[in-house]
Amino acid sequence: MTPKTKKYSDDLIRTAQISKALSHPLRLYIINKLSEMDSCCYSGDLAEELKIGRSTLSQHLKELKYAGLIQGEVNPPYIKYCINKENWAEARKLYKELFKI
Amino acid sequence: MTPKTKKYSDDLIRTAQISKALSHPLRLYIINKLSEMDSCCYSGDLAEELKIGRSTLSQHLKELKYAGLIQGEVNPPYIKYCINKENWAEARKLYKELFKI
DNA sequence: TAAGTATTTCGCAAAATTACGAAATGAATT
DNA sequence: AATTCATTTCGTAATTTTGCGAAATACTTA
Repeated sequence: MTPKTKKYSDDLIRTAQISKALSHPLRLYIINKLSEMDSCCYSGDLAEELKIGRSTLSQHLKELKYAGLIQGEVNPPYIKYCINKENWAEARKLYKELFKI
Repeated sequence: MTPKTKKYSDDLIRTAQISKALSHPLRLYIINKLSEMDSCCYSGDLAEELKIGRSTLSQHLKELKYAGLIQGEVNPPYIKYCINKENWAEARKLYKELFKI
């Protein structure tokens, strides 16, 4: 199989992926909260605070995890969610380049 | 009709909207190009450069327009596309806040 | 080992996104 | 008035996203 020429650069693809993760108000709310607190929070607290179904919340958390922006720390029976600092820094860098900051 | 309490702040909603516009590699590519050139470019040139259908490109341009990130200047039979500087500055500000830059 | 708790996965339905070719549009030229 | 050109809109199909309740999971406690 010949190496398919890539249409877009890795940075472009990664920035698009992160942007998708940030493209829903709920997910932004979560990210905002986690990065402001510089701490962690529980899934259930967020669900109650936002009057949103637990399974719905879980799905959004999963997407943020998939994009690498957050990580969960098991603390039974809870799970504490935190910003993934390394990837958050990567995201910051990508947007700085995009916006020429 | 009672004023519905808003779940998310205006900034959050706007940031989500902009993120959605930036969540596709092609749209990022266009934005990147336009903001780097600090100039304009034609739809057809992009379509050829990227080997993508004209109607597909048009649809993506429409989304960027809808989010307010670009604007088209009619110059028959061409349309020149440019960054909307005012809204681009707004976007930069929103991401600066999000990333605490 | 059974019950209780927080969270996730599953199954589903509605809506949105993505991509394309064909047809329509709008403006200049013949 | 007909033609030409770049672009958009339309119609369609495949895929993804979103949201929810019910069921499953995993771990602690009684």
